[in-house]
Amino acid sequence: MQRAETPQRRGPRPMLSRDEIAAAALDLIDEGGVDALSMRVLAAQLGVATMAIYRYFATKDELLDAVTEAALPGVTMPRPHAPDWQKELGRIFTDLYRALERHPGLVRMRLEAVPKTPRALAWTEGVLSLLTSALFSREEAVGAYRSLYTYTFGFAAFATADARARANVRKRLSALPRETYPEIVGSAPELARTLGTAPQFEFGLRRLIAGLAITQPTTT
Amino acid sequence: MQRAETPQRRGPRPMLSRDEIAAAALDLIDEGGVDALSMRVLAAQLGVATMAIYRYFATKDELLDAVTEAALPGVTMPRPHAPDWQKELGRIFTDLYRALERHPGLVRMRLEAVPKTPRALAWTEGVLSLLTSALFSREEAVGAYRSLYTYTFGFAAFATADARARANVRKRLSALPRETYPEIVGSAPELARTLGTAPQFEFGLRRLIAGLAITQPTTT
DNA sequence: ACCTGAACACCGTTCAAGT
DNA sequence: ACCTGAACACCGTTCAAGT
Repeated sequence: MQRAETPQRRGPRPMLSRDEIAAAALDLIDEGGVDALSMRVLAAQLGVATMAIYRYFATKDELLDAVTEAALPGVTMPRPHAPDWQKELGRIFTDLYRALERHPGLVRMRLEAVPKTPRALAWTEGVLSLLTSALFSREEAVGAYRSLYTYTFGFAAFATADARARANVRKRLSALPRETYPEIVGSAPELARTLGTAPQFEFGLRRLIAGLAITQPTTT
Repeated sequence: MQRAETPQRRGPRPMLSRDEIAAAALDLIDEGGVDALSMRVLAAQLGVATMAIYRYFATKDELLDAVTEAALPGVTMPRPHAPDWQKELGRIFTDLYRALERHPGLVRMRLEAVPKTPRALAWTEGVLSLLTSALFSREEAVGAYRSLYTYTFGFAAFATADARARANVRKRLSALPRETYPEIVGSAPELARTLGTAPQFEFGLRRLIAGLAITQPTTT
């Protein structure tokens, strides 16, 4: 076997790489939200001219694809033959949610994007396999997948991770006239709390999975 | 009783109104998506200088609030004492989804916004009332509300109403290597179809409601 | 009171140029 | 091969001015 040649480059080595750029972009989004990422600001952050980035990414959209991948490194793969499929569904979607939760700005930016990286495809393949082998028809398996996916990304997009922002919501709701909105005013703490935390995500996830389990091969 | 004076204005009557501006903005969003609405383009559409709009809305964000209200005129109010609460939930959230479905660009733009108009608050009040009177604890009622709300807006944000766009998704998924992704390739038509239609929304909604119904006053 | 026009501080991206 | 700088066609919003 021949040893792969290390290419002997002449000129100076590149100042940038795709990974480095994507990581810096993710930092900007996490810190300042959707609007904090501009090609100009990103370039300045990297100490480089704006157009240098375009050597690595043809458009901002292509950059965001890379950022999305960088943001989800640790999501665990589904085990299609897990003994308890409901438990397995709970595990993998909770895991996905935990990863999304860390990057709310990105989730809002990329909501409509259908995943297309190999890892994302493998993940989808695994979930579908789990669902079809768990007594579902193909129709039902895909419907279940779409419901779970929608709920997870929807929750992540809505989530208000910042405790101070949640406190503001609570205050605003509590200040409403109690006679007109007794339920809202009475539930203001819960309404604010449910905007945020992973336990709240799991509340709905568990119930959705339970509902998927009971309405199975019914004929229409 | 004294007759209210009709104010005798001298100068020409205003060329614009809040409603007229909001309606034009909604048209732009519906036709061209999130990015199609700019203050400049909107003003041109109305045949007026850009800054004329700022006489009616202090910022673009304030304009979007008005647009959101204009977009949801026909959403039916919940009946808190409906005989069958599961059926009632299905009815009102399907109704909400149908309204959202018509304006996907707007949904994506305003995902994080917590409703604050009187009509939106009354709607929330009604749903909470329905849920608390239907055997739920306050905790559970609010958790159920949040789950349903998340699912509905999430689905609307993901929805690909355009049939041609769905056809593209199907084609892309079908073109994947069948050996590596048998489930995805085999389910490509269903995966594309579930991106779109109201029946698919109702598939998950029914199951979520069923799950909410069975996991009731469990301790813990 | 209502509308206009110029200006400021931003965008993403193209293009020609430098080394 | 990799980076730069100027330029183009856009943004939202401020400010001073017109009638």
